[in-house]
Amino acid sequence: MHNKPPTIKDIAQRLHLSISTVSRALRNAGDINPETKKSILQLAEDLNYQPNRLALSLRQNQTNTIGVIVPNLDYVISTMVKGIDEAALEAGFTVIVCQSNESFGREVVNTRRMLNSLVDGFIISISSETKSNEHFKVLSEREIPFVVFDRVIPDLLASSVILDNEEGGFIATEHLIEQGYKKIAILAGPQTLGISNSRLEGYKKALKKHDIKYDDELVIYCDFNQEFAFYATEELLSSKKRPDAIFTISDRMAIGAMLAIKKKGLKMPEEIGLVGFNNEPSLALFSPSISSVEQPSFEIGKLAGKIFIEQFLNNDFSNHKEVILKPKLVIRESSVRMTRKGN
Amino acid sequence: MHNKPPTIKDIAQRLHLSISTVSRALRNAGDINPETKKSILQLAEDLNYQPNRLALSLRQNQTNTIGVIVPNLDYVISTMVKGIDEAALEAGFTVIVCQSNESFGREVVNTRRMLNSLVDGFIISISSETKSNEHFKVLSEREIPFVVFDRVIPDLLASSVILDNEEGGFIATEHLIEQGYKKIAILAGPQTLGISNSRLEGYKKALKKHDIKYDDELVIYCDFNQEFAFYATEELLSSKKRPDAIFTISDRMAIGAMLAIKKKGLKMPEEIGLVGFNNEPSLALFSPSISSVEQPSFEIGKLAGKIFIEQFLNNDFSNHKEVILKPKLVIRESSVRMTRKGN
DNA sequence: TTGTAGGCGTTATCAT
DNA sequence: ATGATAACGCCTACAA
Repeated sequence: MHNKPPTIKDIAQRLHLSISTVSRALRNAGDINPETKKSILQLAEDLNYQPNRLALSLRQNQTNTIGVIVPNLDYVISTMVKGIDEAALEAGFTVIVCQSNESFGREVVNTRRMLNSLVDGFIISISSETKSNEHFKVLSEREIPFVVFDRVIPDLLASSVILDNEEGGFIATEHLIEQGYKKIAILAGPQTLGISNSRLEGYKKALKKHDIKYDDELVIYCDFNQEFAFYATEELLSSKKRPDAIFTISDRMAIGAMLAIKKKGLKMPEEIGLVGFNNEPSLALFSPSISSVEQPSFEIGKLAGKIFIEQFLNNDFSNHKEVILKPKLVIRESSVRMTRKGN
Repeated sequence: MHNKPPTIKDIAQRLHLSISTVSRALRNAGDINPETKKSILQLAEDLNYQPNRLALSLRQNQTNTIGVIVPNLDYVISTMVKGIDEAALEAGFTVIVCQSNESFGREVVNTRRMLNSLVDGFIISISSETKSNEHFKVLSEREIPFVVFDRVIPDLLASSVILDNEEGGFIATEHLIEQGYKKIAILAGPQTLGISNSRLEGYKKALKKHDIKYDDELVIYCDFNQEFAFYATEELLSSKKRPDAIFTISDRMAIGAMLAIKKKGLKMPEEIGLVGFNNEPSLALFSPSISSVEQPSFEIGKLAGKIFIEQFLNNDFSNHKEVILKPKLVIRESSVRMTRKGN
């Protein structure tokens, strides 16, 4: 059995004081004799006293804990979570992460469980499979505060922190156009997801700006994974409409595309250009190194955390903030042709 | 403000019963009139009553929550965590994951915070930077139960679930030897880590069995990352002792090695063989596909979870179980020479 | 079969 | 400046 951790009661008894005095001393609240205070603090220190968070939470009806719900923990999302973590730590909050990837059911179960007096609110990024909002609507009804980030939930009123995904699609595509690529394909992710569509919109916008006509045979919707991208690219490359550049809306997909390109024996960037999305660190190491759209993942998470905490402390979740951060293109070998104009 | 969730008190008042009766009905404990019980259950259902876990935990001095402490959440570890998750879910436990990667300080902070009445115990895999056991020794002193997995803590008495890392090193190396490779290098990870040393031991054992003399110039200790492996391999390949095969103790490192090999223009597997460790899914997609030692990550996690829960429920942490699971070699193109003997 | 009362560790209100 | 007491939501002797 555990050696029970010390409580204020223990301290009070040892010092022949009442628990309320001890409590006050520990939180330096109210008037208190400096002498007594000193002795209390000393003993607390010696006993390595830590307030019991359970009791605190029960008493204050507040856990100082944020439930974070994410679809998975890939590079981007785990970076965002680290941002949330930092914001939370600074404000004395704890973060509970719940990854519900495969199972929608588990998402529901976990949300409920956390809801059940374990967290003060949520910071949420929905999973790509999640179609129903029901389990989150409960939050609104019970007036549980939450903030959404990265992948936002349609119809759900809450503050949000997201990337300007359209801009991301735009700068990637325009860069390829400026490098002289004419037939630019896009691996566009699952059609159900907002971020997919926004990035695709940016792609279209760039084409339009540069008077390139949009061809939907160059648009491939596919799952967010390397394997799928590999096969999709193989198919693209053997089709009549073979593109001379590919923009993939994730780096995993870019790697899949690159493998297919290499297998086909095409030279990159000469014969085909490639730009990914997320700027995972390993991209710099590939040969050729891969260009990618970088998003401020950490900041997105940190901002989401800050907004949550701010609104929570002010108890004001009616003013929905909408923060949109800008992406940045990181240009590497995979998309820069050696031939410079006018050289 | 929240619509406060219903409590047994609410139910009791509505039904003109005492809270203890309601409590009993809800947990079907003790004798109780079927009629009353039915009405209670009905109302609880209607109100969507959920017991307040905080109050429960405070009362029972037990949170039904396991704190999981991991160095990071890479492919292997996050798979293990999923295993823990499953074991926990089956037994009605909740898992709190705390990733303390970069900062040793945060590991300490988080451990303390969780300890502080948020968890019943821990399941731990130490970080590679962690040298001191102090913050875990506290656990022993306070008799907080914990189980270690994957990367175990020296000197710390607890049940453990690990991979037979030596066996992993052995089968990878022996496979390369059987494929006719003569000068096999090993990228061996950080020297401080037990798993590194065990895999290296296996490597040595295989060499010895096949009468190949051990050459410590072929042993490179390095960080667990792709970049470092890339540079280490570049160096190996330009040295006089250029190896004809490389065994890396992680897949990230294998990918780094492969990039260096490709850059150097060496043919794989003809001129140089490669075997990784962990069997991440993407390995199958590379060209050539990469052989790797597979470990039953999910099972390791699930077993760790089961053992924790079993020992916790029996309140018996004095019998330390030590489970060692076997790895399996997955052979792909990177290590199989086309030239078959006697063909 | 049902109700009463005390307690888990803490804070807050009201006395003293 | 300090102490007694009620309350947060729940469980559990013990009493009725």
